[in-house]
Amino acid sequence: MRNIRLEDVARKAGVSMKTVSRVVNGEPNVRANTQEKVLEAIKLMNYRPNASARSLAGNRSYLVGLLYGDVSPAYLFEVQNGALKAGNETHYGLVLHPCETVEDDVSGDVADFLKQSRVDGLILTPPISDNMALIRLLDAEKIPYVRLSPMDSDMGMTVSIDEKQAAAEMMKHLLDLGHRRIGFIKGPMAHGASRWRYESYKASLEKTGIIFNPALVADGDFSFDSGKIAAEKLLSGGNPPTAIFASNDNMAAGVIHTAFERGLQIPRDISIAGFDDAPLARQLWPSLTTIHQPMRGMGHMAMAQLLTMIRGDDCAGPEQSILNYELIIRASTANVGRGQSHPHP
Amino acid sequence: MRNIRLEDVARKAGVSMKTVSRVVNGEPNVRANTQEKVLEAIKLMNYRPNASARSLAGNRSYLVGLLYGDVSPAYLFEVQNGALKAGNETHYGLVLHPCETVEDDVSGDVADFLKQSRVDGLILTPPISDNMALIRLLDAEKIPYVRLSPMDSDMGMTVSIDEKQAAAEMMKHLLDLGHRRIGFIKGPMAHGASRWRYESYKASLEKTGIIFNPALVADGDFSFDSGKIAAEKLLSGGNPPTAIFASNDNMAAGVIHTAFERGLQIPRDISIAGFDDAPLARQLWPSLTTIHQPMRGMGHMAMAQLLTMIRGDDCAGPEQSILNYELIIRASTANVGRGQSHPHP
DNA sequence: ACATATATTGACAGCGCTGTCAATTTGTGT
DNA sequence: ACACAAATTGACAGCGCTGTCAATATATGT
Repeated sequence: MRNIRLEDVARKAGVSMKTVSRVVNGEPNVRANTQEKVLEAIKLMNYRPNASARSLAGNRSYLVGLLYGDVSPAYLFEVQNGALKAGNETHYGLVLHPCETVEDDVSGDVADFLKQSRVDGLILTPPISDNMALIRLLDAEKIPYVRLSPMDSDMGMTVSIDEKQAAAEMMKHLLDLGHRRIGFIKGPMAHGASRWRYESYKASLEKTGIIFNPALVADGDFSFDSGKIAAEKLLSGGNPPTAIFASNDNMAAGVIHTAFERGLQIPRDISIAGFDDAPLARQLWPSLTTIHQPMRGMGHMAMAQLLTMIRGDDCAGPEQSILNYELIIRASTANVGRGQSHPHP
Repeated sequence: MRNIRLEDVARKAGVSMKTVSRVVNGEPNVRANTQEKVLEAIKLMNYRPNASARSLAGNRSYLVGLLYGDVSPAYLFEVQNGALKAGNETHYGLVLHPCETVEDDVSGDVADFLKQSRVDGLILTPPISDNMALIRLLDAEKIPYVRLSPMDSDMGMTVSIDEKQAAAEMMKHLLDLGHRRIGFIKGPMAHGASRWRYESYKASLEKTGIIFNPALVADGDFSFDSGKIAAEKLLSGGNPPTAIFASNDNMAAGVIHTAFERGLQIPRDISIAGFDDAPLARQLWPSLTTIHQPMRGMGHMAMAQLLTMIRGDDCAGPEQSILNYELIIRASTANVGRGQSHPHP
C-alpha cells in the first residue's frame, strides 16, 4: 500500500498541493475555511509529510544535531530528552553525533557530519561548546548553533545557569555550617563550568576573609576515579579540610568512597558537596548535597532557541538564557565538628 | 558556495552519474580502474552524498530508530553509543524516539514516527521489546527490527545475554558464601529480563534444596525508590535475609541506602547484589557485586544485525545473539555472618 | 462603480539521487 | 574469426515536496 502523499490530500480537499503544503507548514495567507478543509482531509487520510522529500525540496532537514564528547550518561540523557521534547512540538528530530574530543580535529569530523546529515542546527554540549575552531567553522558556514554552559557567553546563543552564583551559594552553605577549611576539587579546565566554579570558590573564600590555600585544591576531570585520587590527596595532609566541595557529583561520589575507605564518617567527620544533582546524588549514602542543574530544561531551551533561530529567517540576535539552579541540601553536609545537623533522609 | 553533487563528480571522473552512484553505494559491476578514478574524484572534491536525496530516490532513509521507554540513562547511553558506532561504519544514523510506555497506544505513536522519519529499521529496548501490538505492526509493515532482552526470543532478531544463567551464577556466588536466606527484589514483570531473573532465583533455590519463601521476595520496578521500599519490607520481618539479590543496580542502591539507615553494615550484616553493572555499581560504597551486562556491545550488535538484515534483501532468517555477561564481585557481598571476606576495594 | 492594493491560490520546475532498462564493452567457447 | 553470454556503463524518469511567480479573488479608497 502506497503512502499518502500531498497530492492525495490536495485532491481530497479540492485544493492545490501548494495550499496543502502551506497548511502543513503553518505558512500564512491561507483562508480560515480553506485551512479547515485541508486539516480535515489530512486527518481523514492520516497524512504525514515525507521528511526526505521535504528536506530535499526545501533544502533543510528538519533535524538538529546534538554534538557530545566526554559527558556523563545522565547529563546526555536529560539534555537529549529535553531537546527531543522541544523538537517534537514542531516535528524536528534529533540526530546524535559523538565527537572524539581527544583528537583535535573535531571540526573536520563535524564538517563531514554536517554535509551528510544536513542538520539545520547544532546543540553543543561542553566541552565542545568551547571549541573555538568549531565555532569559527559554524559561523563561516552560517549553521545556527546553541552552546550549553560555555566558558564565555558573549557570542551566539547560549544556555546555562549562573555557575558562579550557584557555586557561591554552595560555599555559603558550607561556610554557614561553620566550615573554614574547605577543600575544592577542580573539573577539567577545558570546561567553562569548571572554571566558573573554581573562580567562585576562590571568590567566596576571599569575601569571607579566608586565605586561599592551594593545598586544599586538587585537580580532577569530572570522573569518579579522579575524585577518589583527589580525595586521597586532600585527606592525606596533616590538617585535612572539614568539608570538600567537588565540582561535580561523580567526583563527590569518589570522595565519599575514599572517605569511607579511610574510616571517616560523613558528615560527622567531613562534609561533602557536589554539583549537578545527577541521579546518583540521591542514591548515594549519605545522599549528596549538591546544586541542581536543570539539565532537561537546558536541553529543551537549547532546542527551542535553535528553532526560533532556524525558523525566523533573520536571527533575533544573540541571546543568552540563564536558567535557575537550586541548592539541594541532603545528608552529606553538616555543621563542622559536630555532624548530624541534618538527619539522614 | 553550492555543494558538490553526484553530477560534478561524474563529470570530473569522466563517467556517468549512475556509475558514481554505484561506487558510492558499493554496488557490484564496476571495473576496478573505473572505481579508482571515481574514488579519486570523490576524494578530490570532498564529495558527500546528500542524505535526503538518497532517501527520497531510494525509498530508504539510512536511518535507524531507537525506541525507548522507561530505561535508565546509563543503559540508554551505552546502547545508543554502541549502535551509533556500528552504524557509523556504514553511514547509518540513529534517530531517537522516546515512547510513553504509560499509554497503551505505543503502536500508533510509533506508526506516526515511522511514516515521518522513514527509518529503515528499529531497535527496541525493553520493555517495548515485548509489546506485542507493536511487533505485529512491524511485522505487517515489514519493518526490520531487533529486540533487546525480550521475554521470548522465538521470533525475529534479538540480542540478549543468558539472563537465567547469569542470575544463576549470582545465586551460586551468594550460596557459595554460605547464604541460605536470600531475599530477592523483582523487577517490573513487563520486562522479560525481570522474569528470567526471578525464575532463575527460584530455580537456584530449588536446585540447592532450599524451600522458596515468598516472604523473602519483594516487588520492585527497577527504580531506586522501589528498591528502598522493597528493602524496608524485607528487613522488617523477624528473620531478615542475610543477602538480598536485587534485579538491577538501581534497586540494589536503594537497598544499600535503607540498610545504612537501619544501621546495618554491609557486607558484615547483610550482603547485597545487583544486576547490570551500571556506572553506579562501582561508585556506591561499598561497591556493588553485580552482573556485568555488555550494554554497549548489545547496542552495537543490534545495529549490526539490523544492517545486515536491511542490506541483504532476503532476510538471513531470524537470529538470536547471546552475548557474554560477567559476574563482577565487589565489596557488597561476603561470607554469611562473618563479613569482610573481600577487602574493600 | 471603478481602479488599485492586497490577500489567497495554483502551475510547474527542480532539489540530488536511485531504479529501470537499454546500450555498449568485454569475455568465452568453438 | 564468429556467435553468444556476461559484465559494465549510461540515459532518463521520477521519488514527494517546496520555491517561484503568475493568476485569481477579495478588500479598500475615491
